[in-house]
Amino acid sequence: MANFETPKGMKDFGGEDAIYRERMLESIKQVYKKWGYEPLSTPAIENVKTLCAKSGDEIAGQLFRIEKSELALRFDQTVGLARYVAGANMAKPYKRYIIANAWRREEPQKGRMREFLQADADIVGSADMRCEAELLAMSCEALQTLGFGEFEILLNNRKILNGIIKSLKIENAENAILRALDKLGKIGIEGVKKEIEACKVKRADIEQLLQVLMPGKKENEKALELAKKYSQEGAGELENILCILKYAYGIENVKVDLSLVRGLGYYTGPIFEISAGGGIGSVAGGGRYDELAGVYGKKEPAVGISLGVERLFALKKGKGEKISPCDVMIITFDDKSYGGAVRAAKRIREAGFSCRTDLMGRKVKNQLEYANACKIPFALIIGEKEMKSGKFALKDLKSGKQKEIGIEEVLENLEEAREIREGL
RNA sequence: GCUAAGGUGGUGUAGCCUGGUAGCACGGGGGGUUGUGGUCCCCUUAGCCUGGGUUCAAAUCCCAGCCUUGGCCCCA
Repeated sequence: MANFETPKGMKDFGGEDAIYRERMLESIKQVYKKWGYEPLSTPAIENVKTLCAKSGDEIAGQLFRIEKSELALRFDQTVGLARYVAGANMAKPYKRYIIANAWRREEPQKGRMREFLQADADIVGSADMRCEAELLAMSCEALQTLGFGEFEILLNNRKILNGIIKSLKIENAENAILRALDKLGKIGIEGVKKEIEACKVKRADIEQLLQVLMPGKKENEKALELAKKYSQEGAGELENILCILKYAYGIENVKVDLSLVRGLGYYTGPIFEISAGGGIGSVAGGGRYDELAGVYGKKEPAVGISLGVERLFALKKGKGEKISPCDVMIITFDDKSYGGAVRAAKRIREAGFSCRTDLMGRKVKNQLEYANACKIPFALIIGEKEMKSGKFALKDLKSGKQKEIGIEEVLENLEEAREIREGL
């Protein structure tokens, strides 16, 4: 165990965890597809030059570099996208999704691994606020599909933040101020004040700044009114998004939060987060990054959103029913009936069900124990007698009841059980 | 990069202070007479994070490293 551990900040996922993860990802993928997004798979490894073009030295220290090369593992999915669209010529808007890993070499901590999954959807080529609205609405649908009913969308715009900071007339401290604001939820108002003071901002200015930004207390209309003083354009974009969400999608639990920052990154316009109910916090986030593709040679407006899948997994864990790796276990009495078992398995698989056969030549008792331990709901018992009669014993492992039926009936039973399971 | 607390079979733990036989539970495999599991009984499997030091003797004491979980920094 100790000699061969997983690398720092990386984990194995097996058993029920793995099944849950795959199912959740599958549902997310289905939603993305339904909204007309197409897959774009880019390499896990990119040239260091490519990776660093996006964020420069900021990210360079977190790269997993590959020895004796100028290559490194990607730290997010957006770099590959930007490189791709800059070098290709496709009909606009281009809508893509990707569910894939990324790696960052930093100290692991709560909710932050060195290897992590990202479920991103992006739209390239359109500067229209319909894109923002669509990504948000689609993400809400994905969250609902996963069983997260309550959520709130938080909206802000980098243009507004930039306007506010410009008004303070501070030199060289813009980033420090944004950084401080970003911590609002973590260190509180007083903490933010202290950090901003350290940037040599006047006390009066800080008070004013925080008054403008203070979240929670304001109606959207008031917040937007304030925001207009700093960026007419930015506030207008937010109004536009609010309007589309409300009247086209019927989504109204949206709040303008002028203190939302989302890192220093590459965002240039609207930024947003979705927080799930019950104090769970942010489960999705994204924004507009119109400059990024330009870094790779062809400027294109773009906006994207990313579901915080690791967090969703953690929240969902243990909430569901017991999960079985397959629908039915085919049990045999002896070597002679194994051929029959395999043929029955073929039939069952062709009908769209999953099944396992005994691969150890075990006694019936042990095969049943195995099925039980794996939480497989049904056992199909086959022996000489059954081979001759063509009737198999289908045993419901939960109730212990079993009936002698032909293969067609077995399939019907499995179908019935599947409907019940999915109906829940 | 900094910092705190930890690290004993696959999992959860006892033992550590006060060095001297690594114990328990769950899990895995098999069995309890011929073709039916979930509760019982028996057998079996498998472990002291790594390296160094102190000592007759180290899971236990000391040092370093690694990893885990948090916190800081930073943040797609």
